[in-house]
Amino acid sequence: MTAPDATAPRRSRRGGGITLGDVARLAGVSPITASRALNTPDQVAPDKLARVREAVARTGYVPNRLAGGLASARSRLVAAVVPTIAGPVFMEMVQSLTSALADAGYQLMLGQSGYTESREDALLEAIIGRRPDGIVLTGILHSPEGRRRLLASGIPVVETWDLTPTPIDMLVGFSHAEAAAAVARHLHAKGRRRPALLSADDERALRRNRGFVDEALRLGLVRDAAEIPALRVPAPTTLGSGRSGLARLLAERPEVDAVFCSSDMLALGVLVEAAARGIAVPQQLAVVGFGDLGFAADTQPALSTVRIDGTGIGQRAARFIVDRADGRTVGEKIVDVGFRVIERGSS
Amino acid sequence: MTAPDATAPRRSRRGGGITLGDVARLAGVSPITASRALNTPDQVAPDKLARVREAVARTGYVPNRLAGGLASARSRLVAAVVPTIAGPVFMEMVQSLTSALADAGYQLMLGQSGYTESREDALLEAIIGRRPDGIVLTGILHSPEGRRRLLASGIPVVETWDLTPTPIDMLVGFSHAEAAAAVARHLHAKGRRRPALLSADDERALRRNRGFVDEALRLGLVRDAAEIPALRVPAPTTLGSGRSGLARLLAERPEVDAVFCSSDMLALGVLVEAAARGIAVPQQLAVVGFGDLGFAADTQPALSTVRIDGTGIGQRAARFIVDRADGRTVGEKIVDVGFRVIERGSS
DNA sequence: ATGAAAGCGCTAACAT
DNA sequence: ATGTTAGCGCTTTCAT
Repeated sequence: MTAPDATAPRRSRRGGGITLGDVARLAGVSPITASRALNTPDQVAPDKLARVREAVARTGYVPNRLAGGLASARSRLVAAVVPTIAGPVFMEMVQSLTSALADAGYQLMLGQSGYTESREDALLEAIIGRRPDGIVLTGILHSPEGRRRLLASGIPVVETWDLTPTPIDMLVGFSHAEAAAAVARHLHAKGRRRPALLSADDERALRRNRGFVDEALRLGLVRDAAEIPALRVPAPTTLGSGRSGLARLLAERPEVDAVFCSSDMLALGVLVEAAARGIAVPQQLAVVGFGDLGFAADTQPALSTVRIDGTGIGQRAARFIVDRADGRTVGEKIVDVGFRVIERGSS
Repeated sequence: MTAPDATAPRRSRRGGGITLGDVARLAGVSPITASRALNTPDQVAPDKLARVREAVARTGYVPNRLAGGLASARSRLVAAVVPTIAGPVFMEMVQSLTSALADAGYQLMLGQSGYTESREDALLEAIIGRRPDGIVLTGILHSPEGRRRLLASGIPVVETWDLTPTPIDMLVGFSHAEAAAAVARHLHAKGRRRPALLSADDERALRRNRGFVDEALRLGLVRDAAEIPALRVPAPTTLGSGRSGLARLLAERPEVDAVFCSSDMLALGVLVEAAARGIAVPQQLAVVGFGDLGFAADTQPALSTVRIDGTGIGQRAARFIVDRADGRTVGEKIVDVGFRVIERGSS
């Protein structure tokens, strides 16, 4: 029988898992050599490399990235904050972020900021505590306290889906005002003279509304902003609120001949309601959505909309963060990915 | 001038951030007391507690959870794996998981398994390396190698969206076959005698198809499984594939009087195509979807569908993991959340 | 190319 | 209620 080592003062806290040390012992090398075999294989002699790899395979060893992150101050974790996961709008970006980061060996942590500032602050603290190598924000950070903490944390930040001259750090977005103005010009060119706005009550949608109205004024479409009826529905937008929205809009202003919706879902609702009422689209009513979701091209009639390159935004954001983590200096910190007005049957 | 401490052998590697030690020094207590003040405040005397809290506020200290996780073997990280973020189907579950976990002080890591096994294995390794306190899987894990690694890791696993007698660990799901059988009974009760299936080619959708056909045979609706036309479209399903799917279905079998779709998006496409062709729904054609997405209640006509409680699944899964992490024993490890056939205008 | 030593920032275990 | 000590598993720094 083996006596317990008298020099061992107390029971070990070890989790029971296989560690780098176990692998090293099995391979007959020092832990640091095993570490190098995994991280920088070309700094290790071929025979030792092979032995380490075999030991890894035999034990099923999976490196503990918590420990690695602590030691190297690189967590290989990136946090993304979205207002809500429920909306399909940001999904394309989240999807491409996830893939692009996974390809570079990073993992995505997802957080929902919701709508209250207190939740936003709590979320930010939870995120910063994990020491991610980067944070991707969708839209503007509301709380000034949050902004300050982020800045103080020193973690690279990419804001997205918007353009501002004063980003916290890096920025990948587009101008909502310009996108809406382009839609206004499009509808004007199609001969529409009585446009209406149907939008969610979120900040960016309202900014688009203003952009639309400003351009309408400039075009001489209307003399006064008040001439453009604008109905706001609560976010997130649904097909149902699109239907009831059109109904309410027409009840007040039956002369409306075009509707610019703040989302494709809303626009789909308008399409459905128009069909139910026997209103011909686009003859009697032009409809334009926003987002170019998967279904937009296949509605009846096909939905005109504004395409935002969510995939591109995700890829640029990932690149920004990976570059920064690798110590490369990022040249231009602001990227305008633009937008495209897609003309289809509905206008 | 202060001479550098001769006993200091080398420059520190410290990241420059504020640490618990700094806070403790400022508060005039030992590090462990500061730790307790933050984690178990009622084990600390009120005056010291106040001093620690003030030091935290003054410095803007945010605990390093990487270090905490390493020391305590609890990362407070939970990983969720979805086939793809793009589909709206799992979003409800992911959303509720995120919230429920955030409330319990956990953070969600999101991974996309995609469709290839190699990606699945790589993802699993990335996840296990982070030593999460739990892993939530949507659907079945394909790779047997992956299953083995998960088991070996000892991390609590919750499989979801499905029922199997042999889960890896815990399970929150429902029977796809039974759900489809219920739809078959519903259509039969409505007098439909020529049903068709329009489905994605994913594993669970095909299981529903089989459940539907089996029940149809049992009901005497058909004599032979081949009598039920079944069209498969590639996942993810879209409105467009719903439209073209109905077109192809009718081209081959004009006598079809009901379509059971594997997703609401597909069903919406069927609705749109039917409207475009002047086919009356539900008079000439009954349509049933799956998922009860946000828009289902508001289509024209309102879409009959199968409601799955994604929020409930997320909450149960979160509970399972948090309970396990807190050392509570989980009683019944398999939860059947069931489903509900929602009858609306389209059938 | 390889290794020894010393942490990274925190908490569990053992005192008092 | 508070402190001391010794790690958690890895990587950095420095030396060979």
